[in-house]
Amino acid sequence: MRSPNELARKFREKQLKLTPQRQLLFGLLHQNDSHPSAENLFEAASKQMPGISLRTVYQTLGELAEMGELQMVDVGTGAKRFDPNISDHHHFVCESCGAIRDVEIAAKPKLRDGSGKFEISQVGVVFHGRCENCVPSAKRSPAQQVKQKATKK
Amino acid sequence: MRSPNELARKFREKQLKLTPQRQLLFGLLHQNDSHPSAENLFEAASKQMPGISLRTVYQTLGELAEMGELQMVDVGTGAKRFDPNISDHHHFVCESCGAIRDVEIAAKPKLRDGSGKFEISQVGVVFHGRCENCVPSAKRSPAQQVKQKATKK
DNA sequence: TTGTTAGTTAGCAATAGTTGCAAAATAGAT
DNA sequence: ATCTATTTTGCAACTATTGCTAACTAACAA
Repeated sequence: MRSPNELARKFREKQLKLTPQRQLLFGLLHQNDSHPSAENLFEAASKQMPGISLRTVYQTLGELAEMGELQMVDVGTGAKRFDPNISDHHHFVCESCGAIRDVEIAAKPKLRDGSGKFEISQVGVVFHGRCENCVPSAKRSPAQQVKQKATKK
Repeated sequence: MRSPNELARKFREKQLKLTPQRQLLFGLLHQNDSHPSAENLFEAASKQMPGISLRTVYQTLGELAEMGELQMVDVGTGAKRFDPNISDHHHFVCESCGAIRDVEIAAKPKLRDGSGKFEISQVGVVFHGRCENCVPSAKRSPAQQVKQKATKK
């Protein structure tokens, strides 16, 4: 899933052109387990490809999500986050520094609502709390804040 | 929790004035188990109090949430939803009609992340799927769409 | 009843995040 | 080298929400 050939094949399969923008974004995302937002990826991409458009970042992320190459996750902190880990997992959000960590749920609880009438296709679990860098007793100082506008809650 | 006196007391306690707007919104919310958005409540409120401001609705909902009188839930469908049910429960979102139902989690799984390093203060579980009115085999037609702008996904 | 005033409302501008649209650019096929 | 269906860009528009502030009013006092 990481070789350039693989990538090219996947794109061709979906009749998507192998543009430099797509290659860059795909690569950046896969080197990144911090659950970046579109804006985060735009900044990273801009360093390697000055002039790339934020619009393209959104567009491409949307396409990759549709292709099943990444998960779009909304943890309720404003911007959507993009996760190259497409396995069945959930998320932990640090209330202090904003860090997001993948959480594997070992024993998946049997899902059924009381009435048995719902048809559940997707379960999203989001944990909020303090991460290892931010628990009061932590040795280290709070992790670098996930980049976000100062005005954001 | 429903008597006017109760309400008045609670407001006074927090040194909040018992304004007609607050009374109306509090009442509307408690008659409503559909998990309305601020906009939904604004529309409902406007019928009984033409001229009420959307700004006031947001303001009041924020205050009630801070008071612990309601839960503010973000199920990832755009606008925040407001739930007068403040018990420990989760949510099911119908992908078809947008309905939101409370889901009680009977046996609460023990929460611990693998490392034991996180400090989890809040867990939000959101189920997405089709509700009883929307499962293909349903007798009834899809429930009335939760009011939302047609342009919204 | 009438003041007084701290708390509240309403209106509007501003913000964040995201999408729609149309024109300019280009990957990939011939 | 040419052609054209896709892409990329830039920008306007949009949704949800908040900041600011002037006008208003509930609640308490006189």
